[in-house]
Amino acid sequence: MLDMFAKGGGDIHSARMVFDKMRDRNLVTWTLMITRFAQLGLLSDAVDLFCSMLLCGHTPDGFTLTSLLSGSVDMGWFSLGKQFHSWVIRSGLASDVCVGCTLVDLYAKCAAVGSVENSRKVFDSMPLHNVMSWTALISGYVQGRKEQEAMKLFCNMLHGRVAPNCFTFSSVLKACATLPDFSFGKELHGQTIKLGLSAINCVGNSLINMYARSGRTDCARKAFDILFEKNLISHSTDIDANAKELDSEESFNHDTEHTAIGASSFTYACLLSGAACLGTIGKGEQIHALVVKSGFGTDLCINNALISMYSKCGNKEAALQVFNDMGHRNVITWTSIISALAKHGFATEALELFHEMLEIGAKPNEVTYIAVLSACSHVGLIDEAWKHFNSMHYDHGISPRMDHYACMVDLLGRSGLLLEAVEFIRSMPFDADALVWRTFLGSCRVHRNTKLGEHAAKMILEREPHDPATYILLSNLYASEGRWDDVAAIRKCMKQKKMMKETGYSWIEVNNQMHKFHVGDTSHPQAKKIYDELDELALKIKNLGYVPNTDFVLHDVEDEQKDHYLFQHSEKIAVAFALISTPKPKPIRVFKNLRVCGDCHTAMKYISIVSGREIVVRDAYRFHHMKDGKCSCNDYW
DNA sequence: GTAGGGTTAG
Repeated sequence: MLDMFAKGGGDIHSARMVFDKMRDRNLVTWTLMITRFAQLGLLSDAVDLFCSMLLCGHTPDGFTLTSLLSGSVDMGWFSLGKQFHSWVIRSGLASDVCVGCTLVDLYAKCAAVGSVENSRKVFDSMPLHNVMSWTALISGYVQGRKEQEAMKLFCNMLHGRVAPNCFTFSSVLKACATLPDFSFGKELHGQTIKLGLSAINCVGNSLINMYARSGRTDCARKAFDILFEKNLISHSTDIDANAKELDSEESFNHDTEHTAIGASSFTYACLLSGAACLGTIGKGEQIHALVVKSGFGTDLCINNALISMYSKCGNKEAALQVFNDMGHRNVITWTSIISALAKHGFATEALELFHEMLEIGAKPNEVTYIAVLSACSHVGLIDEAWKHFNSMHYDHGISPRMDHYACMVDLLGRSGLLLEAVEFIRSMPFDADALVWRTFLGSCRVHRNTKLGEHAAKMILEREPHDPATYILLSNLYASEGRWDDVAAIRKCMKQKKMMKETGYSWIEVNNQMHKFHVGDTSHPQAKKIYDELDELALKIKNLGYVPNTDFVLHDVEDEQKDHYLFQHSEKIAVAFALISTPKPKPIRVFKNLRVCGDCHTAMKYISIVSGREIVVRDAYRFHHMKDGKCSCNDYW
């Protein structure tokens, strides 16, 4: 009866009333009540009950502790989870398999209390491993961005003859999405099809995510269609049967609410984030239409994903539209829109929204502050940034993390206060990591301070000896000073160490098709026409006063030839291609995987005049809206 | 009566 109340519709209060009236309560009664409270996220009540239970002289068992631990994990109350861990050790429950698994999960999920290593310790101390403990540990490594390690564990798991289930595949596929070698992901996809798991929501979503993020939108779409079809059959027996055959302990939770009408909201969120990554606004809009048609138009997660999709695809207005139409918002919503505005160069608006957010009583989190600080950094609002940096701790109890310090270093460095930035790094309460120094090195490049740049590079290489980005930044710094011997030395060193640098490329969507260009690319069917257009553009903008800035050519060649190299940059090629293949009032949206080059930035401003077109460039750092010879970044970037 | 996954924020 107690469980009926507790489970049926989650009427925990009726359950509590029954519980309070009971004369005889045994261990199961207490545990049942604690479990239900913990599952509903009412953790304080669960803990209260736990205390009362102890006072009544009952000794909790593995079930009780598993429920409390899992509740702590779900709520993110890791310090509480840690206290229960001590309790587990003291009461000799550490050998309980369920408790062990949950502990592995606890430490896998909390970066603050420890790291994956703590999860590993618990894992190693267990005499036997099952799907659960393996999966929990693997997911910890995936979350900690140690994908290689996760894949190794997965192999060990198979060696140990433990069969993976849909949760395992879900985690491992996520790891595959980031691996350079794609064959592993394909292989796993095959496995999930064989096992009949590919159409189960969590696996299907990971597959979609993996394909979408690596640019294989066709495969993503196929995986999506299969998922969609299968889910329409809702609770089809064959899925369950296959799943049960694989692991008889399993029963899969289909979310009934959503399966009846199609894919779950997460599926759409996956697809949207894939579209956002690629910057394909055409696909993004299609998914948006699908979302509305499937009745997910008011889903919070999806709307958040929509904001970020539109923003990342260069359409700030559409992002704002979604934001304004939302009836219900959470921190992620606010953070998304703030960072969207910041990236598009509308820092004042971003900060206004932040104040609005505080006024209505929404609580910012650490990511919100990253968005706020980066908004300040994008326009050089130093005092404002200091104000927020100090207030995040005092007013909201959020202590600045490494990322926040990196934001401040970026802000100081970018605005030319290099010495202040170094001083700030020295004053940090913990040792600056490679990210912080890399940020600083970037500033040294902008302000051409070779001495400080060399120091920064040294610091980075002490921490991450094989970071190609550092070598590239340093070599660019030398190149801009004409120190070609040093450039050559670095290149040689990189070659010896077999370090790969990500090559720069730009892409653009025309008539729902993606076109990708590398430096000096002549592989496009219309290459001849594109280069003719480039020549013409070069003449026109030089007449308007454009002077090529050869600092950005990183080869040791004569000046005249340098001009020539500049006009082969992938972003210029993409713009020229857009000009000859799209009609006039349409804005041109170019995407680049690295930072846009300074000379291209200048040239594009002139091109926006001679062509009368708006050019939007998304690079690895931010957006540039160029119109009538001006850029939304005000040349501060 | 216990446990694991997918998404959105930098």
